[in-house]
Amino acid sequence: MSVRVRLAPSPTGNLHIGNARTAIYNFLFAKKMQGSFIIRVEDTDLERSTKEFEQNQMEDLKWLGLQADESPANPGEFAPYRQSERLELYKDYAQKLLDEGKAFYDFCSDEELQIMSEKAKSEGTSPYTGKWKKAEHWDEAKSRVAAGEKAPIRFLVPDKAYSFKDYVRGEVKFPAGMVGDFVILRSNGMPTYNFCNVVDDALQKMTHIIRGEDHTNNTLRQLMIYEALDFDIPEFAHVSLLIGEDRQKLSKRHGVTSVRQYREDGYLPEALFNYLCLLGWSHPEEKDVFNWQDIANDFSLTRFSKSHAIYDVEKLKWINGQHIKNMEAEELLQKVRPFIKNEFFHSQTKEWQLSFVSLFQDKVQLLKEFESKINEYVLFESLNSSSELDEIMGWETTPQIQDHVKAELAKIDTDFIQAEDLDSWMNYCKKELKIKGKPLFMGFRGVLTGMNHGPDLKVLVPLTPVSLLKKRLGV
RNA sequence: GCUCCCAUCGUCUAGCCCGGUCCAGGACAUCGCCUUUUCACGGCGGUAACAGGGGUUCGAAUCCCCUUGGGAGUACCA
Repeated sequence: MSVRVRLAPSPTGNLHIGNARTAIYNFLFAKKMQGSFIIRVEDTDLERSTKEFEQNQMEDLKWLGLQADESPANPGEFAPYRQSERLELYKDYAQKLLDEGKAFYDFCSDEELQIMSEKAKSEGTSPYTGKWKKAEHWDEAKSRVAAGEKAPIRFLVPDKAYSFKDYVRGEVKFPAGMVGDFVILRSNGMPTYNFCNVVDDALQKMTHIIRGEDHTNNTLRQLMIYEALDFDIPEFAHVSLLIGEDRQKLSKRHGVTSVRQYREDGYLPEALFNYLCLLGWSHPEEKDVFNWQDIANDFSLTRFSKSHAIYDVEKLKWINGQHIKNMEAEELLQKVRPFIKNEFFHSQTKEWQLSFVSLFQDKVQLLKEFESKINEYVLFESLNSSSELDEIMGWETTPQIQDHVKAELAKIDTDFIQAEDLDSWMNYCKKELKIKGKPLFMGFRGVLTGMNHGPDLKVLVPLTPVSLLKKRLGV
């Protein structure tokens, strides 16, 4: 039987990095096992779900490289892949449970429910103790429903202990009597998570459920449903959660938590993928910079960390920098272009752009940093006086360099100089003016850029328009 | 409260299942040095952890128990 795993996102917000991480694990496991990765949209919460969020999440998933084998946009054998389009199915199964005496209509009022729940908490009794769970009231309930009254359907929880084997936790046991009869079909006809999730996973033949640890307790309820409906129980892997620096659940105040934001901030999808993958899972050889193709074969459900991981952007940035550094200049340029607004940059030749991008390729961690480098190192027309510049200008050799550069610059009538031009100017200063070493190099840097640091002059200066060089030197 | 889960450097983690090879290894961050006549990249090195207490054992980060701390769930949300 081939492996089938799924991501079941709720379109109630943008794709969260925590969900992206479980998506990554599912995806990787599918690749490793040569199985299928499925996306099923769980939009049964009418209040909060929107098409726009669904669209956004699908785009972000795609951006991350998590191509689904089956999804709403690419339906397979078990369509539809959106729960709001599968409502009849849930009704049928709820009816089946009703018919078999495994579920019942509940007519308790909110007040009654409230009292029960408080009593349950203080006295440790079963959470639902309403009279409707008793078979003697079922006929009455059915006729009220037949007469048009609305009521939720609750699952009649068996009084027994459950347990399951989890890939990351080992054997997990739940004692009897800990959950009350929970709602499976709301009075508005919509199914609840624990119910439709099981129905779909079973009908869509999922073999492994890889999800967040926040679902471990739900597994108890789901196990009951699997059993009641006589479905095959899949294998489970409950992955630890991501938390913030203050060890609280990751939320907005911990900074950026949506994939979309990282995308807009100039992170590479493969870097986010790489980092998220490493939060809670480790490569057998402890590799830490990779693309999914590199490690899919090494992926397994047995190398998950059991404890929570604190999300730390510093390492993400470093990994992003590594991926930028390892990229072909051509490809990098394609990725960088959308992050640059500067018109000057876009009006340059491709050679110029390639040269510029390569010059900063190993100095940058985020795509958007390239933009600021243009103004910082290329597009300025006057040399700001600073202590660093003053020091260089104070050397007795510097004015000589300055005079020579001015004279040479005056002869140039092209838009840019060539690296060879700079070479010959330097050679002149070296041979004729006997300037060498630090005064030579730093002198040129100071005179041409006004700085005592920066990228390789022989690339930088040819990238700078001659008109600007002239203005800086007052030619 | 009740149920489930977790606990190695500041952070991500290896090691734990199958005790000795671990006075605990790697990575990020940090500090220092080298390299680059600058900056960055890179290289080398330093600081830095087995939550606490009991067992078991010749021997425990590894096995057992307790304590403490943390997380999750406890909805007609998912």
